[in-house]
Amino acid sequence: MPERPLRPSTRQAVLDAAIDTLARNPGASLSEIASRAGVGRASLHRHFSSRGDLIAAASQQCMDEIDAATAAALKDARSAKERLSRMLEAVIPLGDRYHFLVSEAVDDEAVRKRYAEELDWLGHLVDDLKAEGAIAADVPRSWAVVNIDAQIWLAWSEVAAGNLAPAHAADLALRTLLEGLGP
Amino acid sequence: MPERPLRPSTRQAVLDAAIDTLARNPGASLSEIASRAGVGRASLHRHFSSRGDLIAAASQQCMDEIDAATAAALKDARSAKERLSRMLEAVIPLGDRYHFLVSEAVDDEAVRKRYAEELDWLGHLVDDLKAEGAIAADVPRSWAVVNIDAQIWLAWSEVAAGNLAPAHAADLALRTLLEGLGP
DNA sequence: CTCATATGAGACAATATTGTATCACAACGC
DNA sequence: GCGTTGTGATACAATATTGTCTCATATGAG
Repeated sequence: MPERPLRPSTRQAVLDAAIDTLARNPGASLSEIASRAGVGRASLHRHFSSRGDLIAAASQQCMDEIDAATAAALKDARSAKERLSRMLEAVIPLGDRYHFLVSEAVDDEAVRKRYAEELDWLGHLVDDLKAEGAIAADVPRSWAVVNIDAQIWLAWSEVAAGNLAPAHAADLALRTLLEGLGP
Repeated sequence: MPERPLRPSTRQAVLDAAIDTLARNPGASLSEIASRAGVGRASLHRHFSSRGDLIAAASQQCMDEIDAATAAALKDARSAKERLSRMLEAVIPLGDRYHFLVSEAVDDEAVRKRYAEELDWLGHLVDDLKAEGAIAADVPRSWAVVNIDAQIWLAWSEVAAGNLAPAHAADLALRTLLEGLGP
């Protein structure tokens, strides 16, 4: 039996608190995370044996959320351009949680592998966009990938800063990408 | 007399090591920094009384470098578009040092103020670009500012990763900005 | 009600980091 | 040569974090 949670709500509260806290301050202590979760530090250790365990689990949860949001948004997309558009709208609201992955140097093998798969998926989207003519042929694949990644983060952070409305930010990100990388 | 360095070379070695090390790992210990500088930890403390001191000094040095590079590049720029282009070429090679400022939460007042001035300068550049018609009027100022910031970092990181040649990266960043934010 | 389970609070040792102090040594100017 | 100055090595106390443990308590199932 692969580690059943003792009381699901506590575990979940700790995970959420970890993601929120570590996104703001990657060096946050476990006490701080437990506090924010409204949980004793001992309870945190009952669910996650070590700091690394917690970070790995939080990373997995982030990617679960991203996958779920993306999959739902991609169901009725007909073109690669439409997939990009829907993906941006779905993922930008998760920007804060997503960013957590970037700031934490993950040493967990499973997490690293899965993260590579996410980037790979983005790479294939770029390939499709180029085949469709939405992205110019002379734009390097890696440049397009990191730009999509960056625009997601920028859009979220502008929303979080109160500078833009969520829908406006998604529009701007899409426009910047399509015009900036387009033919 | 405002704090004359004991032996300039050691102080400089520590500063450089601090910038390099903290850019990679914001939580790096002073031992690690001293080691990388080829200096004893005691000597580090002779030049910088506390961790905060070192970080503040390193931040100031980063901004000195950026200012120097930018000023030199801007001398013979006639249009705002040309200023953007020259600024990108000048600053992208400093990307790693620049990024250090973002990752470290600076609590030093002077550093914070100076950083705000840098952002302000970027804001004025954006205003000029819009007046020139290089950036569309309906693109929010803050969106343009954070995008310029982001493209600098992206370009450097792609160069550092070995994916792009420096000149190519600067071209791509400029193109992405002008096309992506243009009318 | 009774009992098992999850929890919070706190004590605890182990460890890492930070800042200070001391000592011996090398480099340098005089 | 001689003394000053900067340095490395080391020891040191203070502090923070981590992971483990115990005990009293609350919650929920039966």
